[in-house]
Amino acid sequence: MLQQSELIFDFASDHVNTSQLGGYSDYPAVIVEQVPHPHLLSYAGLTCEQANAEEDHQQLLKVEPCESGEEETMETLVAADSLLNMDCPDTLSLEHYSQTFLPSLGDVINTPVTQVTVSAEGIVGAVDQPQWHSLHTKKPAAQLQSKKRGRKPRHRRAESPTPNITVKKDKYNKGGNTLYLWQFLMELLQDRQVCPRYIKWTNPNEGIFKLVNSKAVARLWGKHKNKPDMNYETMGRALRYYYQRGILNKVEGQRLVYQFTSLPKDMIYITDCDGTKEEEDYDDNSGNDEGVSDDSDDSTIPSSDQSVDEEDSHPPQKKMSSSSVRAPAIQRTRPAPRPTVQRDTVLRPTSTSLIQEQHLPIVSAEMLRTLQNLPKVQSLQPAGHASVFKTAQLLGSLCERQAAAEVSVDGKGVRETLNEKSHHGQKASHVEAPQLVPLTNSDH
DNA sequence: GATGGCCTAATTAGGACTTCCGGTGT
DNA sequence: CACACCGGAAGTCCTAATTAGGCCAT
Repeated sequence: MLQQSELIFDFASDHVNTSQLGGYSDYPAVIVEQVPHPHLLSYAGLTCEQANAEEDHQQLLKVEPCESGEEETMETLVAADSLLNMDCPDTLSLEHYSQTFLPSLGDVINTPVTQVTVSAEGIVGAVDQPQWHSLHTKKPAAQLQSKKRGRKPRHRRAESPTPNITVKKDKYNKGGNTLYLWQFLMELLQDRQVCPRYIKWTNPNEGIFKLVNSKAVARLWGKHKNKPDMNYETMGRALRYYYQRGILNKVEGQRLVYQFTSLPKDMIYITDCDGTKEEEDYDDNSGNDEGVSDDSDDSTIPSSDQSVDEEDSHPPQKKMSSSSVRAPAIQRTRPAPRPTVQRDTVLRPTSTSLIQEQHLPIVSAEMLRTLQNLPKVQSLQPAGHASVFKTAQLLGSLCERQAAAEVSVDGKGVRETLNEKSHHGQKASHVEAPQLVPLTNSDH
């Protein structure tokens, strides 16, 4: 169970000696995995340091004495929230961060990172790139050769980190916040707010998923891309381009069903184990339009905060909590049973936050939870870690304001809410980070 | 004045879609 | 008839790499 003081995040950076992290196997489960978002990839830096803090507070937010140490720590602060909000379609992007709190964020992202997954079992692994396993033997289409021009040869721009393509570690080091569609879909599939409501696995073993509510998914995608006119037709075109690139396959004979050719090893699988009824395009077919409205009303899109809010205030018609988060029923190579870990990123605080009211969606409850360690963060000396210090101050202020606002509204503080959230998370989510084994039967 | 280093803005190339379209199948 | 699906073509947006030009110190 997560305790306030136990908050940890994933930490990863090239300068992390992962062997030093092996002893933290008892840390609570904050599974940070397959962070497709470039920022998130870049930001993987906070958590292990906070994990270190569990044993040695004095090392909290230790900043490596490298050239960009300050900025790196800055990144980690943002990463904390980002990583914990990656299940929220509305917070998949860090645009908010870069545009509001961290206008210069893009300028300071310059650190190659290594991804580390932390679970109840400790550091699962440190990888220099997402660990994908191919779901079948089909190789992606050859990358298009860039046309040679008279100009001096130059480095090619990094392409989408497709599952079978090596991710260049510093490809997003200039602040890009691109979240590719396939990444977005994977995020949705790991988000209990939308999975299985709008999108669900039909065969997680083979990476097959279905767009239960294609229009809703398309609108979420459009919202993310700031394309209010996005529809399934358009999104589908983008999906079809993925056929050529070997990222997706179409499942023959099944509508709205696609297949990832590769999946990250640490994919979180949310399945609809007890027959929870999906929307099946209710909003469109029935005209009910409950899930995602046609008028692009964001309030109806199941952003995590709002969705949980709804659930807490008045039970939703389709209760998400009835679905479980689990690994696919596949044979595991791991001999010892994994302890049940929580994906604490799924649940959301219950009440509308002050920050939300102020249209500052950048500070999630999880980040606020992070800031429960704020005294430690604030212990940083401004001189040494100016950007971190300022960020901590800012976020701390927001945290206090939010807590105060919630207390004033319903006498329920943020921390209490967050604690409840942890409890809820333990009850509601049963998560394992599946270590998918390569499919012996790769032929579909 | 010449040279070199640094910085910055502009330019360019290319990836990832997005939009539109005509068509087929269910 | 509606919808899913397909793929070509052209366009947009964004980002990274490159280039050019200005400034300054030597």
